[in-house]
Amino acid sequence: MTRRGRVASGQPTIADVARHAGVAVSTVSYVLSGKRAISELTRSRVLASIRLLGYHPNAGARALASRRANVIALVLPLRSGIQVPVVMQFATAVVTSARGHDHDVLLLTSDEGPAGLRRIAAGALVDGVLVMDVELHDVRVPLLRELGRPSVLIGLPTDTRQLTCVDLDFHRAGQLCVEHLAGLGHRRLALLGAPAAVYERGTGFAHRTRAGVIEAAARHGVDVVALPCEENAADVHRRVVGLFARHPDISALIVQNEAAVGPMQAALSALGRRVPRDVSVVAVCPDQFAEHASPRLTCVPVPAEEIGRQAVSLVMRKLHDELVPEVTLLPPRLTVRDSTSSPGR
Amino acid sequence: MTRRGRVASGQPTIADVARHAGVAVSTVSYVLSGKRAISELTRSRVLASIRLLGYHPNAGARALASRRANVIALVLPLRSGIQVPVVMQFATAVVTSARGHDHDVLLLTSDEGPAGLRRIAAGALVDGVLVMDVELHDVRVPLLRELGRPSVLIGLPTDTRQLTCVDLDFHRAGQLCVEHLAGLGHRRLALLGAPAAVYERGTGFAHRTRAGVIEAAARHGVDVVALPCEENAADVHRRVVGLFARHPDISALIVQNEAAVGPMQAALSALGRRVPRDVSVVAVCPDQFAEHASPRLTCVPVPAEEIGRQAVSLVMRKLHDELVPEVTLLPPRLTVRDSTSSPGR
DNA sequence: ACGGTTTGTCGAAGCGCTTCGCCAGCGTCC
DNA sequence: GGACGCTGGCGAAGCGCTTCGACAAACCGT
Repeated sequence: MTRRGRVASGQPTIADVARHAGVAVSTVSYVLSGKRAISELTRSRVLASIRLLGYHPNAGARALASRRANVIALVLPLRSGIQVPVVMQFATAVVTSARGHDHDVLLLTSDEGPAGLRRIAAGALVDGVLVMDVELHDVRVPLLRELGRPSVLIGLPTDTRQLTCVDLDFHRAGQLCVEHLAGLGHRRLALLGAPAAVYERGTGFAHRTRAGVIEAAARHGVDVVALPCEENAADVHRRVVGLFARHPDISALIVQNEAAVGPMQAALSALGRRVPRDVSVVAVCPDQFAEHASPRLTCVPVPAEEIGRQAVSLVMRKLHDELVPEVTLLPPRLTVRDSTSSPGR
Repeated sequence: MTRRGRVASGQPTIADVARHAGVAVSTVSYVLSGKRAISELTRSRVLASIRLLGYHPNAGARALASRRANVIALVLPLRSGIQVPVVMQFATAVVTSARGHDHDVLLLTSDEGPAGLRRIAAGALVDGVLVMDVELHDVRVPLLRELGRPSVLIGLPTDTRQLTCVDLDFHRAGQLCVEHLAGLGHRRLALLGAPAAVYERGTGFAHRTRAGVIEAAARHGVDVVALPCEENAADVHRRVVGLFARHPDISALIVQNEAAVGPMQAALSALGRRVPRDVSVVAVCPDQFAEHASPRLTCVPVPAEEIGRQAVSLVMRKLHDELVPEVTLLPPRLTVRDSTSSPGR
C-alpha cells in the first residue's frame, strides 16, 4: 500500500504527478504557481505528467495551505423592483472576468442577510465580496467594513468611507437626459421612475437619477414632474394617463424602468400621442433593450458589463493589497435613436 | 508561542474552541457534525465557546478532510434567446434551497464550456452540478456521465440514459394551451415561438412545446401555424402583421417568448384586433409576468422556483447515494385570466 | 461481584497542498 | 583559489479539519 488509509478519491494528487515526473512535490507546486524559478527541462517534464495523468489541484487543499480560496462572492438581490436583465448581465460579466483572474464566483442572495456574508467570509470560503443593490443606509455596510476581506459595492451608500464602490454616475445620467431634451427645445418633462418601493428603501441609483434630473431641469429652466412607477401595465397606464391629464403640455418622458417602457408606449398610443412626434422618450436602460424597442429608444445605457468588470478588477487589486479609490463612477453617455425629436414638429 | 509558524489569520480555529471549552478537538468536531453522541453538558459548553469566540469552521480545511465541499455548481447560459427572468428566478430558487441543505452555489457560465465543468469537478471545488439550458444533443452530456459527480440537468436532452433531468412538461404545456383554446371554440391558431436560433441549436423546451401544440391541434382538428419570433419589437410586428395577412381568420395566439408579448399586443392593436375580443392570447411564461400584463394574460406558468427546488433536491439525494428517477417532468397547469375568450364574441 | 455493553471522550493520523529553509552545484570576481 | 551569489531543486512542517480506533467510566443483567 503506497499511500492513504481511507478510500481513494480516484483523482491523481500532486504526489502522483511528482512521482511520475521524478521530482519533488514542491517542484510540481512551483511549476504550477511560478513562484520560483524552474528549469525549462523540469518544467516541461512536470507539465507533461500533469497532462498525462489528468491532474487538477484540489481546491480545498490549496485553499487551506495558501489561505486563498480563489473564489469571490457575489451577493445578488432577489427582491421586487430590480432590473432583472441588468442584474443578469452584471452577473455574467462578473463570472467571466473573475475567471480571467483565475477566480470562481460564489452566488449569494441577499435574503440570507449579513449572517450569510459573515459565514462565508469568516469560513474563508471566499477571498472577497461583491455586493449589489446597495441601499443608501445599508445594514451590510458596517459588516463589510469590519469583515477583514476585500469588498466592492455596486451602488453608492450615503457614507462611502473605508469602502470601495463602483457604479454608473446616475446623477450625471439624469442630467444628460434633461440636457438632451432641453437642447431639443422641450420645456416640460416627466420622469417615470422606479417602483415606489425602490425609492422607499433608499436604493441609490433611483435617488441619484432623480436628483440629477431635477437639478439639471432647474439649471435649464425646464419643468419636470417626477413620479415613481410600478412594474405592471395597469399602473403604468394609469400613471401616464393621469400625468397627461394634469399636465397636457408635457412633451418628453424620461423612463428609468424597463418594465414600464412597453406599457408606457401602449398608453401613449392609446392617448393618441406618437413617439417622437408628440412625445419624446429617453430611457435609462440596457442598450440592447433600447435597440430592440419600437421605435428604437434614445437612451443612456446602463453598462452592466463594464461595471461588472470594474468591480472584479477592483476587488482583485484589493486582494493584492493595492490601494483603490473609494468611489468609481463610470461616465454615462447618451445614445440618440429614434424616440426623441424637437417638440411641436 | 502557542501555535502557528506563519501569520495568524485572526479567525479562531477549532483548536481554540477546544482549548477554551476544555475538550478535545475531535469533541468539538462531533458537536458540530452530530456524528457521535455527546453529553448535553459538554455540548452546551462547546457551543458556548463557539459563540463566544465567534468561531466559523474553515471551509477549505473541512472540504479537504471530509472530501465534501458543501458547494454545488450552477451552470447558467448567457447567450441570446434565453428567458432572462426565468433564469434569474431559477437561480435564486437554487441558491435558496441549496442553503436549506447547507450548501452554497458556485456560479458558472456555459461559455467556459466543458473545460470549466471538468476543472471544478476534478478539483473538488463542488460536490455536484446543475446544468441549465440543455440542448437536445448537448456536448456536456457525455462529460457529465463520466464526471463521477452527481449532476442534474434542467431541460431534456434526447438521450437521458444515466442522467437526471428535471423540467416542466413543455409538451403537455403546449397541449394545454391548445386544449384551452379549442375548448373555447377556436379553430385556427398560431404559435409565436422562441427566436429561430433557439430552435436551431436544439433547445428542448422550444421543440417540446411546439410538438405538443401541433400534436394537440391535430387531435382536436384545429389548424395551427407555428413560427419562431425574434426578441425585438420590429420583428414581432412584422411577423404578426404578416401572419394575419396570410391567415386573417386566426383567432388565437400562443406565445412562448416573453419579450414578444408587449410588441405583439402593440401590433394587434395597430391591426385593430383587440384582446381577447378579436384574438385570444395564451402565454407560456412566468406567472408574475402574465399577471402584470394588460390585459392580464391567460398562461401556462413556468414554475422556475419549483424546478429549482426539485433540481437541488435531486442533486442532494444523489449526493447521499440515493437512486433518483432519470426524468422528472413537472405537470403544467393553465391559469385562465383575461386574455382568452370564445371567438366571435 | 463480574463479564459485557453502551456512552462519551480523547489522541492521532491523515486530507492534498503551499511555502520556508536548506543545500548542492556552478559561474564570478577580486 | 576561496568567498560569494545564483539557480534549481528537495524535504518537511504545517494549514484546520474529520474520522478512526482506543479506552475509561457508567450501566446492565445475573
